[in-house]
Amino acid sequence: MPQGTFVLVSSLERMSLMTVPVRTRFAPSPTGYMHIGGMRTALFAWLWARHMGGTFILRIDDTDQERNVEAALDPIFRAFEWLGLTWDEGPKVGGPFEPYYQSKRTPLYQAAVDKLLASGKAFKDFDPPEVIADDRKQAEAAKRTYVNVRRSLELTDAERQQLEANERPFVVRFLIPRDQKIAIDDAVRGHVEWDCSLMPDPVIMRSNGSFLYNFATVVDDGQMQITHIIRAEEHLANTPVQALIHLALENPMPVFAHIPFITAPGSTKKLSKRDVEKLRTSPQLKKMFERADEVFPQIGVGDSKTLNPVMVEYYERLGYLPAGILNALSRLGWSLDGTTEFMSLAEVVQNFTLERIVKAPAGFDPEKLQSFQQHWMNQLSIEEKIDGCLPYLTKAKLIPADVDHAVRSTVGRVIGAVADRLRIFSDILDYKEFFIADDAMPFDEKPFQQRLRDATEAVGLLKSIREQLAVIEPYDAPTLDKLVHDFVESQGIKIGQIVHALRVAVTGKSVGIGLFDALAILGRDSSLRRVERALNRV
RNA sequence: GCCCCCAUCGUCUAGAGGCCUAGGAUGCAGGAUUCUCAGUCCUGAUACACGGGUUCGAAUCCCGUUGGGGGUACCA
Repeated sequence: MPQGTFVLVSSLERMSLMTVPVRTRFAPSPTGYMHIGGMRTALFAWLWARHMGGTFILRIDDTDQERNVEAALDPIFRAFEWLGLTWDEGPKVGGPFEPYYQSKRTPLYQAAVDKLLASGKAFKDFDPPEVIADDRKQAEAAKRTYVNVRRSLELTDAERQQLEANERPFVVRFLIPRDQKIAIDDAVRGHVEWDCSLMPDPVIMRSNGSFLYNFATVVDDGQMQITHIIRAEEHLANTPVQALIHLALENPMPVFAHIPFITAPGSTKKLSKRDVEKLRTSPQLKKMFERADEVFPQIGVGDSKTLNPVMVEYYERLGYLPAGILNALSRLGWSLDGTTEFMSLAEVVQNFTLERIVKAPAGFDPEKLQSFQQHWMNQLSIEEKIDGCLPYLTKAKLIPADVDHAVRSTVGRVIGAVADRLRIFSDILDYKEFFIADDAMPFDEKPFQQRLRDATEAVGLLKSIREQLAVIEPYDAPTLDKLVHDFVESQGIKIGQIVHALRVAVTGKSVGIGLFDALAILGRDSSLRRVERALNRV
């Protein structure tokens, strides 16, 4: 370190001295949707608060929003509520530092600016934007790092008064102590240091009197007594300025923890909503978009254009489990150890530490998410699965809105037979054949052709087995199983010769649940009608 | 350009000098089970970016290179 300079602050020391309860926050903008990456950032902040028995705060960053903030906020609250990430202070619940909307906190920012101005740690800059732009251009031409020229600081008191009397527009700049260095001890990245001589004095108040994010956030974090600023890595570069402002405001220095962002699958770039159209064709996400286009229209929530995999609501609407999403998000950039994959939220809370956050960006992997989801879905009881699936069937009008005992029982039998083929609740829509009228059931053309038309013996076999299906008692899966096997033996055929044809005949598809379960669930009458219908169609 | 961050299988990660001929998961390939699909169970392939040090010994520490990313606003 050059002589005459010194490091201003080390938050690591403060961290060890810290005895105050942990307070973390998440400060979303009302964008109209909750970003999956933002959710992960929020989760980490939430986890740290919960792990430490502290407080988690939601603060709305609506400085540049005009109208309709409430509507744009709704999906955000919805996402937190769906995942069960409760906030202790913020919108809806209030708290000791109200209001929790930045747009309503301007008096606080004004007071802070006044304080800085009074102590000479900020100054009014009367240079018009064109002059500043010119300075920048010159620095660029000279291959010099640009720092603003402090002309307004050279003004005499009389000149300054003159300008103010003339109502000359000005911005307020925070005065960077250029002879110093600023360092932080980031809880995940370690010691990071910047040379203040390279830093321009940041504008903290615009000429129209509004405040900049970099300033407002510091004022808020200070006033709300945030102890740990857990946020995405892209804010690391903002940190020296913010730390300096904290110092100038005489706030206790919070601990910073910059977590890596989530990258798009197959990319090293941040997962962002702006690139959704590119993501649509990415091999990893293609299926997810297709699934949306398949399911959402059926349940009346648009398609993949209204809801896509960067939005939390996509997962909710498709019937993912909070446990699956939470588990996946927790493991993105954090691990408990080398082997533990499946963790409930409670287990993560118990074990979560900042220290084990990975420094490198993490790629979002839908397939890994799928495996977490599958695990948690398999933990559910049949009754829970029924409750999860029912809304999809009613919205798709496959069952009546008022679900009676009989319907619920049928759904239960289907789900039982579907077993672990059910990964997300909307998967139940892949088994429509059990909920539609016999004469409305569609046949997949390819298997119909292959198994019924092209297989020369299929029609004869189907006719024979139909006779037996008509009289077999009882009409349940084990009995049907035995029936078919006996049939196969007596006919001297392979089981595949009858099973495939029968499956296509009664379900219209080549794949699905076990054939005998399917027959039993459909019942004798439906089974016979469907076989009949298939035979007539050949 | 300048500042800052990052770098282990395709992906998520374990690894804080010898336990590493690098472990787990996911995905992939093959096999078994089976009426299809899914699942399950075996088996397999795949990684320490590169170059210099330091050390008896380096994925681990240091330096450099390369690559990737972020920032550089009267955006957030």
